[in-house]
Amino acid sequence: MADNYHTRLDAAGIRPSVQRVAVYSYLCEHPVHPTVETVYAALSPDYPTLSKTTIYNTLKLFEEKKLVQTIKIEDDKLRYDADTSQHLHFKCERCGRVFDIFDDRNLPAYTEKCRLLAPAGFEVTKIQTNLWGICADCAAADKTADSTTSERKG
Amino acid sequence: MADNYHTRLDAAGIRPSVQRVAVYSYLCEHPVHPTVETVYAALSPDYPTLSKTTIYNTLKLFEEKKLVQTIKIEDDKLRYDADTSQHLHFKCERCGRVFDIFDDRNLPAYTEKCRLLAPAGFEVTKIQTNLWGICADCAAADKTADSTTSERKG
DNA sequence: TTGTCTGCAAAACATTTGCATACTG
DNA sequence: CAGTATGCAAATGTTTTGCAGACAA
Repeated sequence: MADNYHTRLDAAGIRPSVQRVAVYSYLCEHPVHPTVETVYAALSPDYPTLSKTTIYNTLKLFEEKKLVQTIKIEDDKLRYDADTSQHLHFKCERCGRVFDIFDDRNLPAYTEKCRLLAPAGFEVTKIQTNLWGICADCAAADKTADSTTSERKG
Repeated sequence: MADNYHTRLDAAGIRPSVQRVAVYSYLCEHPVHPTVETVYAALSPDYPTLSKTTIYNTLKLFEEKKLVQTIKIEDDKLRYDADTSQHLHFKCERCGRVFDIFDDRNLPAYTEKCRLLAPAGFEVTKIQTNLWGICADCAAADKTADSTTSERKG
């Protein structure tokens, strides 16, 4: 398991230091699209000397080596995803969580559609689709609140 | 012309101050997805007392009132677009320009596809698709360079 | 005149950089 | 040993906030 991460870093041409394996394994085992801050907060207790700079260095390196992708779904900070396969992201504007959207039946058609939309002569190397709205949990909570109180959403 | 912007702000419930009309008209007449910095640099000579804070205030207000959209295609800063109709954006990683992608034939199908991908119970309020790569101009420049010199792209 | 808008200055964050120390092959 | 990685501190860049003066209905 742990050695698997080690091996994947090696295969990507990344020297698997303790810190790098820690960051990569965290990303793989916590597919919640964490920010630098989140990764740091999670690993810091186990690695007291770990610095935020190293998280930045490491994640930037991972992205260059195509081991992770950055998700540009917030106004300010970046999020990171160790799953580099084609999928969409949905950010709930109520609870702030970012969800993955996989759909094996529709995704190939969707991706093809996107590529077709690029003008002639343009070379597309990366596509990212983000959705915003209210997730199922928050929508359900809204409905409950509506029926028990006279509150209304703005 | 100028009065038209004034009217559109009014219609959106935004008091059309000199600064706001200036920012909105700049955005409409320069559909290059400018950053705050770009808008400020462009308007500053004509409005010497204009402050960056006002640009921030104004653009945030415009977004809240759905008069403009923010484009999250850079790692750090936001870009703004006065065209809120459904279209894609393409960022050239060579020259840094952000292009619009309109395609009346494919766009409705693409949008519908995106909405279908959202899980049941999720309310989608906004969709944004970004593409990265090399634009036609830069790709052509690369080709020219390749044939006249022995240079190779990394 | 009352509430809103503007803009300066300072603060708040996220991210990057410089550099000395600590690893590691 | 030599080259790379780490991490502290400082710098940078973007965006936000506090607040006083200016403006407009």
